[in-house]
Amino acid sequence: MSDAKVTSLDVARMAGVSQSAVSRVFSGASASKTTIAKVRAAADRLGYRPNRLARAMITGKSRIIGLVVAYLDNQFYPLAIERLSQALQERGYHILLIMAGNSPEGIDAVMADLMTYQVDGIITASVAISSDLTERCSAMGIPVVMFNRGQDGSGLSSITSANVEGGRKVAEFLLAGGHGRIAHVAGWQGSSTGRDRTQGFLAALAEAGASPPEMIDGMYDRATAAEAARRLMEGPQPPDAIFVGNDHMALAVMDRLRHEMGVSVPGDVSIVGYDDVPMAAWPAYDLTTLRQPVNRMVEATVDTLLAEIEDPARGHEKVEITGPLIIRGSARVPRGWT
Amino acid sequence: MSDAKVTSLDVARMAGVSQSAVSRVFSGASASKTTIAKVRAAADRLGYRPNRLARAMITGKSRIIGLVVAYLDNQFYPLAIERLSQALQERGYHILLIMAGNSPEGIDAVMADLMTYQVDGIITASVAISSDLTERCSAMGIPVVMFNRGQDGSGLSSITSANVEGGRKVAEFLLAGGHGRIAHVAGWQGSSTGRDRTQGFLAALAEAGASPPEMIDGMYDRATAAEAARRLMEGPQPPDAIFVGNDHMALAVMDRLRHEMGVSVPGDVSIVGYDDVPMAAWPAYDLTTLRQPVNRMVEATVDTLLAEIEDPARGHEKVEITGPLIIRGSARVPRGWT
DNA sequence: AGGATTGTTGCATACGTTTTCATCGACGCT
DNA sequence: AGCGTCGATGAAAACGTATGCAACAATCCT
Repeated sequence: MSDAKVTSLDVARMAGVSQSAVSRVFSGASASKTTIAKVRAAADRLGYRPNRLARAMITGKSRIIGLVVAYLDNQFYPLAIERLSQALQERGYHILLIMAGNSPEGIDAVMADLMTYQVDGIITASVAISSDLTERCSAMGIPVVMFNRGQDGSGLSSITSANVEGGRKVAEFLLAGGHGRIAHVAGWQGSSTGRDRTQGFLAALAEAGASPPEMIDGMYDRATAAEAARRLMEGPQPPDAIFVGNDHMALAVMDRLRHEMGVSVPGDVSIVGYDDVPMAAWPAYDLTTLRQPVNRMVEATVDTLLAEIEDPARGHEKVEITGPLIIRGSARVPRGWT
Repeated sequence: MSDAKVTSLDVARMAGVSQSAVSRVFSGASASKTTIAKVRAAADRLGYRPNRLARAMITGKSRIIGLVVAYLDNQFYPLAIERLSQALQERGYHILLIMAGNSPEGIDAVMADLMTYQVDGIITASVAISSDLTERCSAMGIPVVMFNRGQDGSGLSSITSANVEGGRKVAEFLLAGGHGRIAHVAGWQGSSTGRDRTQGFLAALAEAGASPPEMIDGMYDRATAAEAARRLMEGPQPPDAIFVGNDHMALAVMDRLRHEMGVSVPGDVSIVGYDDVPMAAWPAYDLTTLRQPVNRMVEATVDTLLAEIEDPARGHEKVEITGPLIIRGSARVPRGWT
């Protein structure tokens, strides 16, 4: 019995009530038992569902969240998106997905686009946004929370893992493992995430009196990282351990070492990654890595964003979530390490 | 100079024209050079962008496409989503992403939700939808195109690779390689995609006079597929080749065989997958597989969908795109094979 | 019993845009 | 000069919903 476009007015007519009554029933406002029953019955017969765009117009709340993401080839992001989407759906929100290459101007354009959809909030996954844009968002009262990336001066909320601490843990693990020549294929140093991990890693090495490691920026790119690993291994004094700035690159490094250079992992060199993407647990890699707790990061992201939406006066917050080192087979394990 | 909410009326006032004039400038209708200039100037100063929801209300076109996807752990889908999103963005559309577990009722609920956003069209990636829902969509004039999945009676447009033909090609390749005991870890037989690949595969084997292969449904699930492989190999006459219904499972099979059962690939058994996800090319797997041409499938999907949106009277079409067998190192290569 | 309170309901307005319609001025033609 | 044509313009209606307001009924209290 469902026809093309059925509006609250149609339902009202069939139920013999006013359009306002229909609206009240579906928006949860008060109504008598009998009207509710009549409206529900008519609505079911007609297959009526309220038009969310019209509702958004009047309330000013679209219940749409913009999600801006650069690339999806790093498995960490699909996973995060899946969880984010589910968590938001449970709370009555939905995700408008935007792919933004990595050019800053592209991101600005694309986010301006987003705002014309009257999104209630924006989540950025590993993208940097201009301060100009930040201002426009706060001027329009659109909360932004950055997922897995911080931005220093921005004053925006951000959810990351405890990257500095994570970097330290990796260093301590490798030192305890008796590695003498530790190298580092860093996460992109243009990102807070990459910088922080590197910083913690270097600090812990320095405090232990170890000499500063040889280090190359892997740009979060497989090819760049693999090439970096090759250069490290072909240097005069090849490392016996490499900390790679994320799993996505670490897997590329392992591939290059094992299958193209004949280097044994962990026999000749220990590899430690960062993220603990599902593939890290696959037998072909069995990668020791510092876990970013996706679920908790997603929860924190959703909680923070919705809180800021509900209370615009709320301050911004920077959440850091600690993750454990997941010990597998790609790095020598110190004697007695738990 | 940008304040909270700036509407076309604000721009009109500042430019000294009517609100209709502003609308005409931004919707591309005709206007004199001078008005255009005045409006543009005022709009820039105020930071005005038309409200797409209001526009959608009146035009009936939201320029939003609903994308329904079950899971993202199979790398094929993140990739497809990335491309889909980009292609649609270029055409002025954006994606509302919906995660739908695999329960049919969940999918119906979630798609009904989608429709309240007045989406202009829907793309389903590997999910089946009830005929009830199909009817409601066509009643509301919302085109649906199924990506990487067909549905027999539905009369919906679908874009797939040439799965039957693909299955045949794999069979021919394995036969030419001189494999005598060929087995099959099938894609989920509840999906057209899985069934078609299997059907082509079996048909080619039968035509060549080979005995029907032992076969287990891998359900598109890593654990299930790995277990299936174990059972096949531990049978009385273990296979010397396995065709696995997609790469996602094939990688799991290789892991299980190589690292947990000590079986050599391709020494003891050849493995062929389907999809050619990026990981298939990684040295750790080097998987021979039948490529699904993502880019062309995505192009066909958005072309078909947008065509149906622009011309609702247009019929539905089922597009099949042929992909090549990508020969790598996981399966024995027939002598002289190009 | 009468007034105060509470809960329900319908009317009308608003949200920000597109689009029809009529008006108007300018222009070209005979 | 007068008439028809055409492009530009503003006024106003629509899209489908939420909500303030006033009217009204019912209930409660003293």
